[in-house]
Amino acid sequence: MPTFDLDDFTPYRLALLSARISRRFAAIYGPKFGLSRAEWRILAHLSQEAEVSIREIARRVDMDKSKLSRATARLETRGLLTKTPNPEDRRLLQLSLTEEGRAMIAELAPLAQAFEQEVHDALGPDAEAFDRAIRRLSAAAE
Amino acid sequence: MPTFDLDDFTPYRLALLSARISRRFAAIYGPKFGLSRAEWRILAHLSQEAEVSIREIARRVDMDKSKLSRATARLETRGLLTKTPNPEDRRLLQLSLTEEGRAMIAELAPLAQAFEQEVHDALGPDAEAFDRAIRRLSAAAE
DNA sequence: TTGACTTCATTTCAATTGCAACGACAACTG
DNA sequence: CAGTTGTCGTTGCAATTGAAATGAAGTCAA
Repeated sequence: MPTFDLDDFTPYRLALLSARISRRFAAIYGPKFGLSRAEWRILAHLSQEAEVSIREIARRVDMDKSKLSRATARLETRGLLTKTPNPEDRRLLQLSLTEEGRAMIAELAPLAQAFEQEVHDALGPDAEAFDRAIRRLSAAAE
Repeated sequence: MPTFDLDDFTPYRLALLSARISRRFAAIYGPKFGLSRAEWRILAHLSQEAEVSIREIARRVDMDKSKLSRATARLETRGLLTKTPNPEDRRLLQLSLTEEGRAMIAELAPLAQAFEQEVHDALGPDAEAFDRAIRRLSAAAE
């Protein structure tokens, strides 16, 4: 019988690592701001590019559009973003952060950067290679 | 306002990458063997260590025990594993693969190894550093 | 031995999820 | 133009999920 060690299996190791890291970071913004992972991602995404449609976020973030639809609805009722129909294509929605949303991101960004720094430090000398590796794999996984 | 690029945020990049890779591999074993991700993991885990309890798998694989309970129930009804109460501590269940389960793993193992090889090749010269990096981060994330 | 705790697996229940349908709109095609 | 096809966001629905409750079993101290 062919032996097979799950602990040496990259997809598995990656899944474990990713789950742990995301959970750790979620422990920072979750209780403090009452955001789910999806909501945090949407806000973060909107902080870079204003006027994004749900479809665009769905593509980039690889989340189901129904999940996005519900998450953005919550964020809208909380007053963190607005949805306005795109005048050029009325099927599309333009999402933008409200003042309040921007304020929240302004608070979140330093936390994220500090966390990123921690990760970077933990990586030590392998940081660069790790970065390249993620890039390579992402590209290979198309 | 502090700029923050989600694409440079390691937790996010890792989550995307992990999801994609796992999905790719699931596309191999999923349709062919009718296994969910959790089920595949349980089988793989059992292939290395016979006689494992649900609690042990839960600890290692960092899956909720209720999820495990249901997944193992499915695998049991499919005849891929058996649950027998541990005679020394009757709260514990000993999970073991049936012949059929072992046969399935024997088919799956080469697929997993081929997939791992693909990943390894995609990593090229950064493979070693990547391995170290995962180890470092996993350790740091406690 | 009894009683108070703890641990393990299952189950219950509410919430989240993904898929498929839907309605509104846009873009072709003849 | 009318008809077909395709896209976008939302919603209905069934399945999955995680958290807490449950029941069975073990542990420990009085």
